[in-house]
Amino acid sequence: MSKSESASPALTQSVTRALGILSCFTDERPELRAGDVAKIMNLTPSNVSRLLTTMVTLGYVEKDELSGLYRLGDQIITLGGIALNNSEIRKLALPELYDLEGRLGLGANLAVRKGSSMFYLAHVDSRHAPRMYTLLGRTNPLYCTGIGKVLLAHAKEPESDMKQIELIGYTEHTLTDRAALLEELAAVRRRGYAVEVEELARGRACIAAPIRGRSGKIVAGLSLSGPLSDIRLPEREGELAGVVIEVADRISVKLGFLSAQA
Amino acid sequence: MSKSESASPALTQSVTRALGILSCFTDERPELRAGDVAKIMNLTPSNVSRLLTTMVTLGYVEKDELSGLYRLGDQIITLGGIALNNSEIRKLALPELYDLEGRLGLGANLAVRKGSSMFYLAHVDSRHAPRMYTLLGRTNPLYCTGIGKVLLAHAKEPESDMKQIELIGYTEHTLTDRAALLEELAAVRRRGYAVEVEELARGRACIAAPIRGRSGKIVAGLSLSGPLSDIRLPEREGELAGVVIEVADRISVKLGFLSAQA
DNA sequence: TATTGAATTGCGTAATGCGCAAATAGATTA
DNA sequence: TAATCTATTTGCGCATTACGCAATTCAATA
Repeated sequence: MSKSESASPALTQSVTRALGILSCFTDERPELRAGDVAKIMNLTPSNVSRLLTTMVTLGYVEKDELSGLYRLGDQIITLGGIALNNSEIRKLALPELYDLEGRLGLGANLAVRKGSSMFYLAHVDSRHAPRMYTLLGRTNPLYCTGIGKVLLAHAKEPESDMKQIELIGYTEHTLTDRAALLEELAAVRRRGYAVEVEELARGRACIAAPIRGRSGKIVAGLSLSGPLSDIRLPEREGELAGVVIEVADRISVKLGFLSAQA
Repeated sequence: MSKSESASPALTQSVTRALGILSCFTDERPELRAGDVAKIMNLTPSNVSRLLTTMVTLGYVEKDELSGLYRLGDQIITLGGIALNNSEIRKLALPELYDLEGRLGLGANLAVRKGSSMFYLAHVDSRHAPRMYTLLGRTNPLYCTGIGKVLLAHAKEPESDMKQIELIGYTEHTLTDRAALLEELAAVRRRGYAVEVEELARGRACIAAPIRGRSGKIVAGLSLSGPLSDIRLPEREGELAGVVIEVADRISVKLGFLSAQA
């Protein structure tokens, strides 16, 4: 092979490729033709065909025989559940999320950072405004979500992190200006919580606070979210911020953080 | 290689092995040492080490550097979410599950068959008695859950299916006698719904009905579940059965089943 | 510090998975 | 209905890749 895979040493090639194929499936494009995969991955059709066949046999991928489209299989759902249930943070935070929803009737969410994004480890839907899809596992940008801003603000190097990230405008309220975002992150650090109003999706808002692990490092974020009409910012900002912080701190303690904060 | 992998032709060996390794992680044993994996999979330690390293690099597996234990990684959670959100049945059923929980205050669950088990595609927790773990993706036996009994009862060949399955007693109420189980399945077919009382877990019960796809084939099951004190069988059996069947039928219609049932 | 046990890396081999090209299946149009 | 075109899957031989062995490193325990 002339063009190297730009892979680190000692990685198993076919496994790298197969798992790469799995990662081609996204919320936006959850069903793919074999040819699409070959294009995306820069592999030969024959190779893709064999890898897909292997994964179908093992239940990691499904083939719709009618349309010929491939999608993620049952085994992925099962493993996702196992991974989720094994999460310590999730386990400790979940009761608190239920409690939050019960007290306020707002959606309660827990997310952690993953590279230049974040993804949800738990969420409890608001009774009034349940979403009709799972957030679980969903990756969202850092710069335009409440939890994301919290995680970014307290990162080791927020500025250099930010440089890696392209600031896409999802709505007219998305902060796409780096200077403005930096200022916002400073405000998040100062206040101890983040607010997000219609920066990712029209009509929705959230308010988020950091969760710390034993070492004091921020390991996750907690947020309350819902339609604007429920969150009602800025009137309720103080009230809601107080609650999220209180509960986030409680989770931090459960994780072993000795609350003697600075 | 002397001992064949007993694999069908044209499967990529290293991928088969890598995905096999992923499937070693279960709810019961969510964290494994490299050596354990080697034992379970009958592979050499060096091979396992390299496959695990590959999967760690790609985010499918995590290694706890402190304990040396491996567990499923973030990428699995993300893919699980994508797979879940892509499920047509889930999408159509979820609003109905919320509706059920709202009306009755009981947990509402949707599950499909997978081999000789079933797994959950959706669930809405009861406000009163939320579970503190996700059912999503969890595999449960067919013969001692409400939905499972529904799926088994209406399988093409329930009897031969049953022969494959070992009947383990989870509680003293689990049906471990094949004749008794067959009779129970006949009753499920006759009544059009299944009841399960403490057959899988002490103190819990559920009542389930089948969901049919366009072709009339049963593609999933719907259940109401909760602690015995909420379900209160047999007094509420008629009431709850009526509701599950009604809602299951509604979901069937959404799936394209033309309700002219036999 | 010595000793055990597990996990990882080096290395040569041959089995494995790859790409090419042919064949098949499926879709679209004449 | 037949014919053409596209997309996916199989056959095959070569070379790469990934395998197992063995040495090494690392960690835990005595």
